[in-house]
This record gives sequence, C-alpha cells and structure tokens, in this order.
Amino acid sequence: MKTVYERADVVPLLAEIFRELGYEGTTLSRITERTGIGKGSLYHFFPGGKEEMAAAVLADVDGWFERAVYEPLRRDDAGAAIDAMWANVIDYFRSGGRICLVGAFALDETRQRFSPVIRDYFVRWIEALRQALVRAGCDEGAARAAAEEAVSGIQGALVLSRALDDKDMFRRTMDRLADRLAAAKLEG
Amino acid sequence: MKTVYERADVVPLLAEIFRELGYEGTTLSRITERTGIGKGSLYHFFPGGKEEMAAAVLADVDGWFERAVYEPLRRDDAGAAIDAMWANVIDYFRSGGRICLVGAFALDETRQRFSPVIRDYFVRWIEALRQALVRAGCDEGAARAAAEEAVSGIQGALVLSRALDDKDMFRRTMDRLADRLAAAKLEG
DNA sequence: GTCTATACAGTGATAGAC
DNA sequence: GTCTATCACTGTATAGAC
Repeated sequence: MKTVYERADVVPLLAEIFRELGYEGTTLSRITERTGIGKGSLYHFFPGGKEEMAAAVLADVDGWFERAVYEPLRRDDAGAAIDAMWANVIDYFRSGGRICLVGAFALDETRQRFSPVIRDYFVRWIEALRQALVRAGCDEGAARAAAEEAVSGIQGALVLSRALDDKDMFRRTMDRLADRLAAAKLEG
Repeated sequence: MKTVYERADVVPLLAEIFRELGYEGTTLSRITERTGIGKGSLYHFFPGGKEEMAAAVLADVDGWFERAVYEPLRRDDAGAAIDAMWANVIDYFRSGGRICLVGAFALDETRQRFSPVIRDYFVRWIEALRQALVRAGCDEGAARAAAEEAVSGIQGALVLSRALDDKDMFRRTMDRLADRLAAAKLEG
C-alpha cells in the first residue's frame, strides 16, 4: 500500500512533530520515521528543506488562529467571541497536552529565523482581544492590559501544566483567566 | 594564554548556552566555539556528555532558586520573602531577556530526560509560595491558587515578552502579578 | 587537565531511476 | 510524486600524547 500526499496533508503532520521535538530536535529521518514520507517527497513539497517546512507549519497555525479566533474577536459579538476563544483555546491545546508552537519557537534561537511571524501572531491576538473588550464596554487602557494578561496567561499555563503533567491545572487556569477577562469587561 | 577551569566554573557558561540554543540546539562544537573549552576538557568534567552537562546546569539552577527564593519563602517573614522573590525573579530573568531553562525544557521532548527535576522545581516553588501566603493570613485554598497563578504567570511573561521582544511587558506583568498576590493575602 | 586525532552514526540536501 | 543511493558535513564520543 502506497499513500500519495498533497502538501496540505503533510503540514499538519509536520506540525505535531515540530511541536513534540522542537525545531532543532526535528530531523528529516524522524519525520520519515513517523509519517512514512521519504526525503524525496519532502523536498518535492518543500524545496527549501526544514526551514520551509517549519515556515509552512507556522503559517498554517497562524491561519487557523486568524480564522477561528482573531477574526471573530474583531467582528462578532464581543461576549460570544471571547467565550468561543476560551473554548477554542482549551480544545486546540488539548487542555495543555499540546503546546503552542509559536511560543516554543520564541524561547530559543529558533526565534531569529521566524521573528516577524512569531511577533505578529501574538500582536494580532492581543490586539483582536483588546478590540473585543473595548466593544464590550471596557476602557482603552484596561482592555490592553487585560488582553495582554490573558494571552500571557495561556502561555504560562501551557508551560506549567506540561512541567507538572497536569491537565487540570491548565483548565483551572483557563477558568481563572476567563473570570478575570469578564471582570475587566465590567470594571473598565 | 591558557585558561584552566574547574567544573563549577563551566556550569554557568553552559547554562547560558543551553538557554539560548535549547537542548537539541546546543552542540559540543558550539560550546567550544563560545567558551574556548575543548571537547577533551568537557568530557573530563562531564563523562556523561551533553546529558550530564544539562543535568548539572539544571541542578545548579535549582540550587540557586532553592537558596535565594524557596527557602526564604518557607522560613522568613512572608511579606519580605515575597517581595524578595519578585525582585529576584526580575533580576534573574533579566526582565525577560533571559528565559527559564526549566520551563523551556518542559516544552519539547527534552522533558522526558529530566522530567522529575523539572516537575520538582515548579512543585517546590508553588508549595513554598503557598506556605508564605498562608503564614501571611491567606486561607488554604486561595493560597494554593494564588501561588500557582504567580508561577504560571512568570512563565507566560517570559514567553510573551520574548516573542514581542518587549522587556517592559515583562516588568508590567511582574507588577500586576505582585499586586494580585498582595490582594490574595488580604482577601484570603 | 588540555589538546589532537579519529571513529562512526546521523545531519540536511541532491540526483536520477521509476 | 516517490524511492534509493549518495553527497559533504556535523553530531557525539573515545583514545592517547603531552
């Protein structure tokens, strides 16, 4: 049996591998080992090699958040969009069982390769959330701080729940962060 | 000119390199390149190779936090120890310019190598902070949650301030987390 | 304790058969 | 599009001279 892929099918597989092994830890042979896709095919899809693979994965992740989270935050009913954001975050990160690739890439020298993409992902998240809070009646300064706190808090929960191997800790933290956002809406 | 090292001198140098490059990104040749220490010397100090180097670095980091942060939190005046913790954290992590090696190792497969050390570092931090909060008059449940929130929040700020390349964001977040801890003391 | 030389498996990458 | 073979290079690790 022989499987024929398209580039779009390969990207999510690569995403899981980069998430688990990191940029440096991901090697072509480990990709082949886990997916069955040979070097020939990989270079056919990604002539730029590993760096192009990681860039494609980052673009894919970014696109998902843009559609599922940022755009609703900018356009839909603020309360509903924020509720949806928390549901999406818990689901996407599998209650802390899955890390944020963008956050992970920000920590080591990998950041230098993808610096603009990494920054943009977080800037747009914070800005979209800030806009939703303002629409919900929060004042400008409080909205900015609350948005930053939420996005930062998610990253922290991903690190800590993974270090403690405790998914409950992740869910607890998402609940607390959601409460804080709700409080910011009312107070602002 | 020839420099003669002791093992204890080498560990902090290795720590910076592991922090910048990650476990997989750190190679023996890059260590030599940055420190001038040859492979022969490295294997003399760390016969177990790279894994032993990383373990030594983790033990060193852990020891520093134990002495400078955890022990004061368990024994000294609660308010003073908590104030000292925030000062130490901002200083140690260079306002977000330096990452938490333990947190970084928790994110990818490196975690499997050092899982007990990683978990223990965070468990003891949270527990020591919880004890300080209880001594300050906070009730048990609130103290546990507040301690977890603070430690998690620090990790999040490290990721986000690095992604945004914004040290002010790190300091702002430390201020906010400190305020939240102070509020928890009073409310609890 | 440090250096040089070296072993050999694994790295990203390329070329050509099918 | 996928496979196999192969490239030059770098990875960790070891041994022995000094």
